[in-house]
Amino acid sequence: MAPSPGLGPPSRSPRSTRRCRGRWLCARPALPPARRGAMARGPHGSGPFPRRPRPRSGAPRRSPRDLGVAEDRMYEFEEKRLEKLAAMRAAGLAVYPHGLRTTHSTAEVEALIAGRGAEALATDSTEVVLAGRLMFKNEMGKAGFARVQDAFGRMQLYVRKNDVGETTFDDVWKKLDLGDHVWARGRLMVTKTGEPSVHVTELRLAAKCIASLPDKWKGLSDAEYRNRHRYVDLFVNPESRETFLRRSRVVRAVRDFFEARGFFEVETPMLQAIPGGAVARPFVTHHNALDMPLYMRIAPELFLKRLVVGGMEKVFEINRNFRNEGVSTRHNPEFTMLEFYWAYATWQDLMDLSEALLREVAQKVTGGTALTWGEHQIDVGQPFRRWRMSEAISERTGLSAEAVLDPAAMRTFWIERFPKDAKNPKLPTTLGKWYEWLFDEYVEGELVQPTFITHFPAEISPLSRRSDEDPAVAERFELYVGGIELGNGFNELNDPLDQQDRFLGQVAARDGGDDEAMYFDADYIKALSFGMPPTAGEGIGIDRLVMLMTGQTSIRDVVLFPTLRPDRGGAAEAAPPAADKAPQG
RNA sequence: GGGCUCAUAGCUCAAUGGUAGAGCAUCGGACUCUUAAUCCGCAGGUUCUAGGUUCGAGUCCUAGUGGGCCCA
Repeated sequence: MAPSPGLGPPSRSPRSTRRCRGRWLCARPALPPARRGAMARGPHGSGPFPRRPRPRSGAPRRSPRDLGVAEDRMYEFEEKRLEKLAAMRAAGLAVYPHGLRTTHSTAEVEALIAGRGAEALATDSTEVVLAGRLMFKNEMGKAGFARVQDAFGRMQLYVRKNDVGETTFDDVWKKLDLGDHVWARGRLMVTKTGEPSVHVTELRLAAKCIASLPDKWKGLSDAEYRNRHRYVDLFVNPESRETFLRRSRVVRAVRDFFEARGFFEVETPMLQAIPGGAVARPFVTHHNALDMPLYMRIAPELFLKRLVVGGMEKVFEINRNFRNEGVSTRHNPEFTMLEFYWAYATWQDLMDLSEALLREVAQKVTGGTALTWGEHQIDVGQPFRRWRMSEAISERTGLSAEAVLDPAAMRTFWIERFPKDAKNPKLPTTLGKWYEWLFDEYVEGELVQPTFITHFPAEISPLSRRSDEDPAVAERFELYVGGIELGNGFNELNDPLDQQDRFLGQVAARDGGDDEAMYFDADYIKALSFGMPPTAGEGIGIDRLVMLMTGQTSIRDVVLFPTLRPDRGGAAEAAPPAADKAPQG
């Protein structure tokens, strides 16, 4: 289970040399002490910037220009903080020490103090060692207060010259800046106003912060800055931290839900020779050694069904999909998808399971089933409505039950309302496409309370099994909550001959110019030819589920690092060079 | 892809077409229980970029870049 090169933790292998290149621009041009003097002024800015980072050993030095990075676009540190850093080093203070251990988190210290008065604590000799980022500092001559923040909360420190000694007080305490990481040992106390605090006896700088922090009171509100600099957003905005903690709990709850029901968790390829399983445009990449194109997956579906053929009758995957389409408050080009397949179950079972899943996740993550999402109050505790697609369209548009079976009638209806579309060459000609258009326009946004839209046209459901009563209808549903699509499930098409015909229909559509149409996947047909048990499968968008569970209305606020255009025009110049020229380990 | 809108100090924001400012942060000083501590002082700017109009542009016009919202 080796980490994928693109998504795994930072590589320690020599190949990381290569991947560092593009990052010098925006990441960390490490500035060793010996090179402090090697700073120069940029042609434009007033701030210094480091000259080229020195490669570890052996490798030839490269200037930024060798990498296609203009020098004035290298990272610029803040001059004043750098000067301060240099001064501290000159004074012999370790600004990036290591090996500082702690005994308690801020929350644990708070628990030790909770409910106890000053007198009780005065005789308590308990010693705690804690650390955190300095978020507040208040100096009062020969004493002062600080508040440090760790992953679990904040704790106030009380620092007195008498108690920490003159050297520490002058060289450490007085020089601490907001943002620095601080390590402290001390005893428990409460202040006159009752605030739990640690009376510090030993204080050290744990890591220096040489950037200046956002306004300590007004914080960070600029959405772009928050998204581009999530590391700042996370320690400055508690609500952002809470959103991503909840995201973690959502994923855990989903995993627990399926594990408890006997599903296997698996991981299937993200690099695929034939992208399939969804209607979407893929990202294309290239494998050098094999000299072949590869696609970033748009869905794991076809691989998961191969696993069902192989005997994994209950299987699920939570992983990233990539779709080469626009970005919006509901779409990020890479997004996390849950897909699960269940042999000998039906789409009706899936709907029941989905309801149970949403209830359990909401309970575990929010403590209840009532959710606030935007201006909507949503209750996932009630039974979800199950509504035939044709009926939903008929009701919302006013078209008769007969008219929603007639593409010509739907066309007339549409053009009456959107006369400009009369000459639109993309206007649907078939019932299935008309359902998509009418549903998107008149129905989707209205589905605020959880609703299953059922009985999709088979024409727009190329992987779904046809209904036995009406072959034009697929045994398929989509789940809508808050006006957006959350899930999509159906009885899987396991007839290899029918599947082959459907693929051929998609190929024809692709030849006709539909670049979202599916590719023909012969190996998948082969897999089906070995016999796939009757199976129902479903996908649920994890990002959207998290939006629902956190009340966020933009997907960018639930994705740690959402896809954005590069900051400043020149960043594209920092693209890594062709991989085949990079040093190989 | 279209429409609207935003971009000014590290952050949050001001500035009728007429000398670019405030608060917080930073820097120097005072202060041994503060709570957005307080007080005194200093410093901090390619007003997103490139053109244009004007005696004069942060402000008006055009184009571009990036963001946000809405629509397709």
